[in-house]
Amino acid sequence: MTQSFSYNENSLKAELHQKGGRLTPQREKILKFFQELSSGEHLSAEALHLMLKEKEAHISISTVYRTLKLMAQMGILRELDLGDDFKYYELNGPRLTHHHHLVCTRCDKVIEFKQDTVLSIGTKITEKEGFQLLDCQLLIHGVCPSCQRSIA
Amino acid sequence: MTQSFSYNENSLKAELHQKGGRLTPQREKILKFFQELSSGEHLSAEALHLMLKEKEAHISISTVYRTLKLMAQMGILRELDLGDDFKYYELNGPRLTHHHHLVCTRCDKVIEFKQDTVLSIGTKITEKEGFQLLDCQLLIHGVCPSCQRSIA
DNA sequence: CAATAAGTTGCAGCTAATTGCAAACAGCCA
DNA sequence: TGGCTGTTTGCAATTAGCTGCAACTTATTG
Repeated sequence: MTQSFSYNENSLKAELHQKGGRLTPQREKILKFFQELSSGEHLSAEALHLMLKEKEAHISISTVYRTLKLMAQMGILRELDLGDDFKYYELNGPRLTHHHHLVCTRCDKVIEFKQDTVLSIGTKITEKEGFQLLDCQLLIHGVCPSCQRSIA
Repeated sequence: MTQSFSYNENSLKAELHQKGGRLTPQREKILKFFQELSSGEHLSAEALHLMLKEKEAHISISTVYRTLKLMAQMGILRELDLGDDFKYYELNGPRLTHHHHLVCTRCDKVIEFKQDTVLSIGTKITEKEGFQLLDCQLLIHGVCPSCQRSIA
């Protein structure tokens, strides 16, 4: 995770290549798309697919799914399960933009928050277990103020 | 989350009832099943469905899915997305058994670890935002030692 | 620069999970 | 107790996401 935020065409190409993979036009377009989003914004696969189509960059939905999985596995993207029907993806940025999610289980409202301690904990655990750190996310579930009022 | 570990038939019935819900035989069986598992063990919906069938407690798969969602929404169960094809559920226990997950993105190996700081962070954030805390999980992705050796 | 080897794409088909709906059931009140 | 109201169940159908395979593209080698 240490340098994932700095991915560009060349470094990605190099890393893929090292693993016997390739930087295809489809993969490049998808990476660029995320880099042009304001940081912290997360997208579902379907939404990304649609937005690419609108930009006249048609990429089949299975390639979109596969590319998102691949980039999450490389640590370039974070895969988020926020409790609704979709999986969301966002750029896995540097410490500066690294954040976490608080989700209301009733209305699915999402609040992002920063907490540098979490990344430190993640680093410590992965070092202890000999893992190479890719991502580290704190997911908090709760009931938001307005849902507390309307249900309880 | 403060007292979810102590759920029994009566307290669950009371809480469901308060919300206009019911403690049906199906829900009761599923709760009991989790309480009889050794703590920390997580199950997929399909696996639970099968195990219930073997215990001659047939509950339709859609009811299993719905009950798991419901109990996760109530904070009784935790819903885990560990990166493979399934969602897993486990009892949301007291601080003593509260733990987190480190997952290898190559081989899906899961390592559980404890870190009390995380729950403190979760409590602080939810208080600040006025949420009622239900669950708090730190999910770390990385590459395990043996996958580092076999791929890089 | 042609031939071969290896990875990727897109389609079609598949799996896990969700949802609409009618039937069944539990709680409540007369 | 019997009827009314609202919840839950189970089935069938749907959706998001994943995968096998043949065609295609990119990289490597002679």
